[in-house]
Parts: sequence; structure tokens; C-alpha cells
Amino acid sequence: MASRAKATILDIAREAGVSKSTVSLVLQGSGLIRPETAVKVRKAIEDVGYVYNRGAANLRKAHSNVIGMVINDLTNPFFAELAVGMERVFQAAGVVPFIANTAENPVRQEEVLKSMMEQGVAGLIVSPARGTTPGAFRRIEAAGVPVVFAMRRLPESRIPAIAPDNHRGAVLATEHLIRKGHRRLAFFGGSSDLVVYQERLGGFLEACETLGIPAADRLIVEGETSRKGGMACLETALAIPEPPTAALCFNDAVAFGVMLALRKRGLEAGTDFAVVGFDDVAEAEHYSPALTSVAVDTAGLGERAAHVMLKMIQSRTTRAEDHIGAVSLVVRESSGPDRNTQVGDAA
Amino acid sequence: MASRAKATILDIAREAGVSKSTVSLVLQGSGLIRPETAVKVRKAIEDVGYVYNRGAANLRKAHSNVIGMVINDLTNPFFAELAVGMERVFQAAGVVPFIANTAENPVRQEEVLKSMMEQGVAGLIVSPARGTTPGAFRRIEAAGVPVVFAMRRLPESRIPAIAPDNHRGAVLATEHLIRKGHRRLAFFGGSSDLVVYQERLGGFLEACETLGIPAADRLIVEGETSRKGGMACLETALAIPEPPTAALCFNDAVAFGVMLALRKRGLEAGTDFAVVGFDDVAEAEHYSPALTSVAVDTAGLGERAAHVMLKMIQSRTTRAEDHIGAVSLVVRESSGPDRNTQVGDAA
DNA sequence: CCCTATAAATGGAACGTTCCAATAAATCAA
DNA sequence: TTGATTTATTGGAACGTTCCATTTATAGGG
Repeated sequence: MASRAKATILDIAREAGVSKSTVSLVLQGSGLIRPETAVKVRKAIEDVGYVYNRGAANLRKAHSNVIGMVINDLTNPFFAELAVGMERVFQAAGVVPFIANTAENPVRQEEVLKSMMEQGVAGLIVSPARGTTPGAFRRIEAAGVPVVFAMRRLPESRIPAIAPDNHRGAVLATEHLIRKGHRRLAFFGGSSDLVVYQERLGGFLEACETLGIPAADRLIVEGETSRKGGMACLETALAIPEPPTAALCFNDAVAFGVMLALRKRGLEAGTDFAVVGFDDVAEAEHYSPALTSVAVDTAGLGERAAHVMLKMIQSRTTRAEDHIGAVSLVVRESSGPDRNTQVGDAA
Repeated sequence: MASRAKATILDIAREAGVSKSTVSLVLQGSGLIRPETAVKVRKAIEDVGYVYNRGAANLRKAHSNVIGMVINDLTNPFFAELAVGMERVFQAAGVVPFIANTAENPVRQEEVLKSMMEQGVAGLIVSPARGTTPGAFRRIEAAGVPVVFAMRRLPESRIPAIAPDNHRGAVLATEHLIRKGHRRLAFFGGSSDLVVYQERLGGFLEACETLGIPAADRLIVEGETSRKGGMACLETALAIPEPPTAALCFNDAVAFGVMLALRKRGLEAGTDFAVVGFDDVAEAEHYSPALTSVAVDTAGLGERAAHVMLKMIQSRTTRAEDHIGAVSLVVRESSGPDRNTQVGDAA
């Protein structure tokens, strides 16, 4: 079995009675080696329990086969789905993606990015944490390592971004609510330091404008992008004199929170108050009532991001075009018509 | 700015007017360097846009600061929570965990493990994919790299495992159902090639035994550990002549599926059929009706696993003790008393 | 039988770091 | 002053690969 000290190609060269160069060639699957020799070498590799040292190899080879995925919140199933989409593509390309979580913390993100760079990644796919400073990727760009943003983008950056058509999605959702008869609308959750927020809120406001909802009848409540945040939003909204009868939520997590808060008040989403989410996570379909949401084809965007990254690596460029993914509104039960009830009274 | 070719410590040595050794010392935060020199060096590092090459360093240093986390299903929020727990600990220890997903595929797992080994990880925390062959970790053990299993273990392996007390959890849950008056019980989901399954099913059967539920009144339905699997289980169960009135589910995903299938039939979990889940994911509390589940302190187990790993690395051993985490039953709405109704008829 | 062409295998230098042993400079005791 | 001690700094030899330029073996053509 394996000796204490790690085996190197020299050990296996000795074992197989060839030179280290031959072993190296076999390892790389070169056709220059006589098949019988290759077999002999592979046997020695097996016997000795050799493990390839990619670090040493990368010292000579220009670049590695690892790609870093830096994600701001792994516990959000939305991002996990994104990661899975990317993995599909990378696997087929023989590339191994390493994932790291930043937990929405820019400092942690800095550490993680640094670590990945030190590891010599060939490229980086990032969903930047909230509050990422503009300069955070300067070093990485300067080093010539390709970066693509997924789902989120940074305001000033020229790094290519793969994201859904947030504006359009919000317009679709808002029009849907208005067409259902709602006249006092709210936008719940998120915070304005996110570009995504501005895009989604922008779509909401634009639809209100075009379909004649006066500014006085629009309510905007910022909040955490979590169930808890959604609950808080609803409480805030129902506390005002003429509360809204429908809300577009920043994302599904917020929407779930809103529905939960409704239930706590004895109200039902869909009949007493219309709720629309964003992202259409798997759970949305299974919730009760099922959540109307803007589908963004998460896994598809992940695949797209991975493809863009591979292309960038291949053409050794650090530039690429943005990609805006198509969206669609999936209407389910949570967005019923306005019943013209004073929901505020029910509390 | 950064030149085309990557800067090395030699470049920054020249820039700062010192030797490469001095730069190396500064990089490692050695106290041997005069503070002013260190400042000078650090400035050069900044100016040149130098990025440390950990691969080269690992060639000399015995081991690296990266730990691999290999997880069988990232889209299950349960595992994401586990990952988050581990990350907390590793971050504090200055270690960067790289996560990779195997999507419950042993072949993929093999690739991922190989890649991590090649990358020179200091240790591996693994939640093994279903169908992992006994020999899958032989090479890794032989190489002296510490491995710990989290949440799942392998039948024959001597690799330390950190897992909840599955048996006890299942006993608690089953006793709860029986005490609620249920007499015909089912165990839904999972498959017998998982040790976890055997433990949970074992607890279920033991509790049935001690509390006098005859074998004829116990129904065991294997199935996918997903919502879809859960739905299928319920259908199967309600198709038999004397269907059960309550079920312990292999995990929460299965339980959610069961509840969904119930609703599709116009039945309600808790009143028409009692459902208990396992793992107590965050969602359980927020479901409607809220899901009774066995809480396993996921993040806590993640932390524990990380601690064990750090200790193993530090003491350069490949052995450690198993750790069985305490569990508790969280009773919510989904597990009401038996109403003695013939639920099978409702279809 | 020699020369050239092709195929297969090889030695050595390089990659960017660490670490040891050695040097140089500064401080101190006598 | 001298030698011993401490404090900072340094060159050089690894580490495990790749890749280029060679070498060696095999075959083919005249």
C-alpha cells in the first residue's frame, strides 16, 4: 500500500521502469506513448496509490481546470438551483466548479475571492454580496481572470452579467394585479442598494404609471429579503389608513413571509390579499395557496453563465456581453381579484 | 498596474529592494522582519498587484489550508444549512472550505473527490452519495487525508461519522403518533441502501413493537426522498384496503410531498391524516399546516463535524470518534389525533 | 549497408514558493 | 578593542510537475 510519503511521478516511473517524462505523457493521455507502456504505467499508478499534484502541474501549465463559484446565500434554494445549472455544464466540459458561500457578507466575500485567486482558478462566477464595493473586483480583472456575474450585477462594473429581465418580469406581474382589479398596490421587500431591486421596482412603477395607478396609491416597503422580512412588510402595510390590496414581492422568500403573516391575521392570500412573488422557486408551486410568481429559469441562467465563462476562458478574454434571460409570469392561486374589502379591519 | 505576466515574489522583491526570502517571510507574517521593511514590502505587493500562488507554496509546505466539503444534494436546504454551520467554524480557523455537489451520483462523487485530492485538500467532509461503493474512500484514507462523514455513514467504513440520533428521533416521533391514538402507521420514503434509512426505520419499528402495534398494521413504503416521492408514497398507502392514519416520513421533503398529495385529495394533514417529518428544516415551521418534525440541529452538527476535522488535521490522525447528535421532536399542527375516519374512502 | 524518416522515450531546465544554513549588521559584556 | 550574542536579511536547494530538445530504437528506401 501507499508509503508514508506521498508518491510522485518519479516513484511511479521507477516502479514502471520508465522515465518521469513518460509517466507525465501517460497522465496527459498523449498518443505518443506505446499502448503497452501506457498500461504498464497505469498499473504502477494504481499499485502505488499515486495522486496527481495539480498544484505542481499548474506551476508550469498556464491555467488550471478549476472554476470558482461564489454565491451570496446558499441557503436560498434559488441560488442552489443556479449552482446546479452551472454544474451540469461544467461537468460536461471536464471542469470542476468549487463553490463558496459568502453569506451576503462583503468582507467574507473578499476572503473567499482571495482564496480562490490564490488557488489559481481559471475563472470566477459570482453572485455578489450586498454592499460589494466597486473596487472589489479590480485586482481580479487586473490579473486577467475572467469573471461573470450571475443574477446580480454591480452598478458601475463592466463585468458581464447574466440575469433575468427583472424589469419586464415586474411589469408583467404588476399588470396582472391591476388587471385583476387591484387599485392600491404595494412593492414589498428588498433594499435599494441592489441593482436587482431598482430594476424590479422600476418595472412595478412603470406599469403603475402606464395603467394609471396614481403615486398616492402605491406603497413601497423595503425590508429583508427573507420570510421574516416579508412578514414585517405586510404588518407595515396593513397599519396605514388605506392599505393596499395586493403586493408584488421582491422575491419568493418575501412572498412566503407575506402569506404567512396573512394567515396569522386570519386572512388568506389570493382571496383577501393578492400576493405575487419573484423567481418562482420550486416551492412556490407547492405552497398553499400556490404562489403566483415570475419564473426566471434559474437553472437555465446558470447554464448560460457557465457557457459564457467557458467561452471567455477559451478565448482568453475578460470581456463578454451581458445576457438578459426571458421571464414569464406563472399565475397560480395567490393572486386573486380585488374583492374591495377593507382588509385592514380584519386585524 | 499589473503587467501581463503574473508577478511573483521575485518581482516584488526587486520592487521593494529586498530578497525573495524577505518577501516570503513578510507574506507569512513572520516577526523576524523589521516593521519598516514589512511595510515597504507590503506596499510593493499592493503596487504590483501580486497574487499569492498557493499551489507553489504547497509544493514545499506539508499541507494546505483548504478543506473540501462534498455534499450529495445542495438543493436540499437541509444540506445547505449543514454547510453553513461548517463554514462558521472554518472561517474562524482561517480555513476556506470549498463545496462541491455530487447530485447523489457516485460517479460524479468519484470525480469530485479525485479533483479535491489533486487540489491538495487538507481534509474532506463528506455526505456520501447513495450507492457509494465501500472502496470509494480507500485511496483517500491510504493517502492519509482525514475524512469525516456528515449526516450519513457508510456501512463497513471506519471513517468517523457525525450524525443525529436517527433511531431515537424515529422512536420519539412514532411514540408521539401512537399516543395520539393512531393504530395503523406507515413509514414513508427513503430506500434501504442508506444506513440512515435503516436507523430511522429501525426506530419506527422498535416503537411499534414496544407500544403494541402489530406488524400487520405497519406499512412501509420506500420511495424517492423528495416531494414527488412523498406524493407517490401517500397514493400507494391509500390504495390498500385498511390504509394507515398516520405516517412518519423519512425526511421533511417526503413529508411535504405527502401533505401536498393529501390536499390534492381534499384531505388535510393533521385532521384527516397525521404526518411527521424528519430533519426539521426551516420551512417546516412555515408550512401550512405547520409540520411536526424531528429536529436534528443541522447547523450544530455541521459545526461539530468541522471541529472534528480541524482536530484531526491538527493531530495528523485519520481516526476520530463518531458523534451522535441529540434530537428532539417539535410538535406542530400536522400530527393531529386519530379521528377514526376511513380516509381511503375520500378519494 | 548507409541514410533518412518516423516513432517512442528521455534528461534537464523551468515554474513560484519555503526553509535551512549562512551572512551581515547591530548590540553587548568583558 | 575583541569576541559572543542577538537581530535582520539572504542565497540556494528543494518540492512535483511540464515541455523542449535530444537521444535511442525501429523501419523503409535506395
